[in-house]
Amino acid sequence: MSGSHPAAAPHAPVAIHWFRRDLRLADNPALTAAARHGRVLPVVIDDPDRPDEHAPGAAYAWWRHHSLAALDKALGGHLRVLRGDVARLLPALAARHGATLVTWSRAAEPWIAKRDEAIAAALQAEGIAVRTENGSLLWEPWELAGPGGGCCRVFSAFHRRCRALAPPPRPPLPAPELAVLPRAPDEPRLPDRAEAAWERKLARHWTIGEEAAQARLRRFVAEKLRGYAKGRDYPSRAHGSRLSPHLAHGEISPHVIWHAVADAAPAADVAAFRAELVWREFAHHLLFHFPRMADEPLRPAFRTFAWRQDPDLLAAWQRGRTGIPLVDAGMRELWETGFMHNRVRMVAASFLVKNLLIDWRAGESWFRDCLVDFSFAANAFNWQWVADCGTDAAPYFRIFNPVTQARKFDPDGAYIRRFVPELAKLPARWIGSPWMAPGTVREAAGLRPARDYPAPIVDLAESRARALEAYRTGKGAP
DNA sequence: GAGCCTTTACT
DNA sequence: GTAAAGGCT
Repeated sequence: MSGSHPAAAPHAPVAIHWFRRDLRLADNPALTAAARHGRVLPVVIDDPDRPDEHAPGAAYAWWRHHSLAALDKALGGHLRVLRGDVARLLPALAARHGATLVTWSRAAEPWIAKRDEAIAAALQAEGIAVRTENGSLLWEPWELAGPGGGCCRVFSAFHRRCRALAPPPRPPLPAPELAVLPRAPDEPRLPDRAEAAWERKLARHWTIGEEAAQARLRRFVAEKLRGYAKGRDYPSRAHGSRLSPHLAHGEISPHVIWHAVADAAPAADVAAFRAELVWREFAHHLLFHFPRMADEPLRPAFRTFAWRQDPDLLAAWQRGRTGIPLVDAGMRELWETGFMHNRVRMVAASFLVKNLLIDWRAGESWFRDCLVDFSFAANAFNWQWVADCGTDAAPYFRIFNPVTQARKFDPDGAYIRRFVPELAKLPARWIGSPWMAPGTVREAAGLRPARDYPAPIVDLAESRARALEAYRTGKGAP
């Protein structure tokens, strides 16, 4: 675009772009639409009465704050940050600045989409045009609906449908040339935020913002995509892209990622990585079709399943003190970094719902508070998958064995050593199951019984048998 | 409608 | 090798 673009003219029409979970300039169709309309007024609105929209958990809120800071910088410090009821604030903002268009990116969460309709109606009642775009999904849910408008219930069928029926994901848009409407002195900007100690700890593991997201993608494609199909299963090999928090906050779009990996590595690696994007897609589409997925089991039979209430066991799991090293390593990785390796998420989650028979919603809620990459869709979908109460559930007898999983996927124990340092001196053979190690081996590793590292809070074989029975009868815990 | 296929475990 | 549920083709 040239500098004489009409958008830059001082009396060009004004469009408000309401940033939500699309904290980026590139490949942001709604922002591009605003830029084409005229001068752009960028705004973020946090509604403290609606925590289910923007800041679902503490770790997510921390990331979002820094992402907003990065976005504000990219916008020359002109990002407005308002607090309150969007349906009142947006029309008032439009009236003050004479805006004739408001744009935003659609959300997959049905309760947000519903609220958006009311907001759009309030704006249109004032004569202000509204334009929403798909900024976060490769395909719209209705593009992939089956006959009758429903959604495929299992992943493999959904995946086939994506390949066979869906148009290929559109090519990404460049960042638009923006004529940003300067922020007046009385318009609030992003407030400062006192950083808690645990947040400073998180900060050591991440670089936040759109630029960082793009840099991470470039590095992933250059260094880690080759070998991804096999390597991604090993938590210590760092073959994961770690793009999930950037995606969750919309610092990068799935379209950009999808196209960036094209032909960049052997076909099997590209396909395996893209399949992960399709899993993300699947979760969002299911939430669209099953609005209660976030808090209710998709299989009705599970509504009467008796989960165990045991705050002590739950707390041991949350703090990484279960005595099962791979589970504890995962839970501590989550606490220290706001992230957990994908395979370890499955193992840690399986342990909570199967071995401890604790309600998946307790785990969902802990992850919601701790994950920097939280999304309602992915979190609820994955927990229901592990708990077997989702649409595409694992068979009930599939209970991850955290010892076998550690031997297979952390064979030298590097991952466990990193996050459970009190076990670091144990030889690889025993590091996934220290309670089975001979006393002499434990002593040599400096482990004093029940002092340095807890004994397992449940017996794995016994709790497995109990879970099989609970699931077989469908009644739940005895 | 029978076979297929699951981000598996156990013997 | 065998176990075993359920959606999909």
